Amino acid sequence: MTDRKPVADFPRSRLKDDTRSLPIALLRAREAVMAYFRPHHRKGGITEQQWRVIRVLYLEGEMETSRLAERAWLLAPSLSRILKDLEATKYIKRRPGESDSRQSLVSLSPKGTAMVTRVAPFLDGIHQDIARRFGPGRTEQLLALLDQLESALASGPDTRRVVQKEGGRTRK
Amino acid sequence: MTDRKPVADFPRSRLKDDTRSLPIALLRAREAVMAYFRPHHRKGGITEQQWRVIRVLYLEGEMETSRLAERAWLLAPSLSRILKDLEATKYIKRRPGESDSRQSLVSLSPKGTAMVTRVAPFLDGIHQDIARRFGPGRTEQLLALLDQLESALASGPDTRRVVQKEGGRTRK
DNA sequence: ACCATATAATTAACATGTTAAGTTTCGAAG
DNA sequence: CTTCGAAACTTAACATGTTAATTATATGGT
Repeated sequence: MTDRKPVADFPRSRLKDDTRSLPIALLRAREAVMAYFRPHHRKGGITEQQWRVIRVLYLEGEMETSRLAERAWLLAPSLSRILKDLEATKYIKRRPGESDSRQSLVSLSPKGTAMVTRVAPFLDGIHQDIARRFGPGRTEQLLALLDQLESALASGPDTRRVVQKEGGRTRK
Repeated sequence: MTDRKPVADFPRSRLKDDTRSLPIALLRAREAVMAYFRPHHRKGGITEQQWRVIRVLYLEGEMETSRLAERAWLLAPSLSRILKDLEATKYIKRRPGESDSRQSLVSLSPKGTAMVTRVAPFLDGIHQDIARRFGPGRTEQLLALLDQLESALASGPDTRRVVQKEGGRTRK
């Protein structure tokens, strides 16, 4: 791979184009999808990431910061800033951990719960709209492939990121 | 939506879980993929976005900023900052437009070209590694679905983002 | 030529991504 | 009880995402 053919025109042809590069293809696809959701998030006065946090708290109830970061797919520093804002706007409540005062337990406030029940139907509608445009079958197929891709790469070169630790968990 | 059934437990069951929400599924998949590429970008001393810019210039040669933003899937403000840095580090060159002095024409410097030919083989190897783990067939299938998804959503609610204008284009 | 409008690019302002460093608290070893 | 390393967060610092506002230049119409 250090010496190929002629010269001057190196691997140029081996560089993946936009439809064959996974990073770019996934970026484009997510961008296309988010174009549908973003306006509605803004209408609710929150960001996409703030919604991810609120959504997890609604689904699973009070939990500590580290677990919340995993569930919302956010890095700890980002979550730290987001929680500060969400607390200031009264969407969440915090209290110190009971057995471990290092951690802080986060939960949804009534205002936060109300926001979910108000916004969720719209988001569900958007998802249905997307599934209708793309086709329900292909949507399911895509979701399955994405899940399988993540599983296939899980044992990769550097698993320790959003999911910091975990030895051999079982989904929960 | 103001009065539903029982109470207290609203659409909770209708909120998509992590494997059925397209935004989250795409986020997770991209995160899993980028975990493989990120270390190599850092090794080259550039960011993922800077690589996207350099890659496009290598593939397509000199072009104006607005076109480069489309090609690299970056928003104009991000690209503006990135170009300032890449120019400072001598990876690119800039000159004013010939017929339109508002625009600035960007091209790869010899140092930038050298960087591509040095890094590209590694990135190609990573892509092959991923395809091997996930399976070549499923990889192709996934890439096809992602491309189809973007097409299906293209006529959506707000096409005017990265691709600012364009009325009825034909790919180019 | 003059002007209103549109366009190319940048700048501004704020939120998040990302890595590293710093703080406080636990827990185990001695 | 003291010390030391790990853990849970938080801060710091810099790059990018995101929307809005600015600046400079083009263009079409009068």
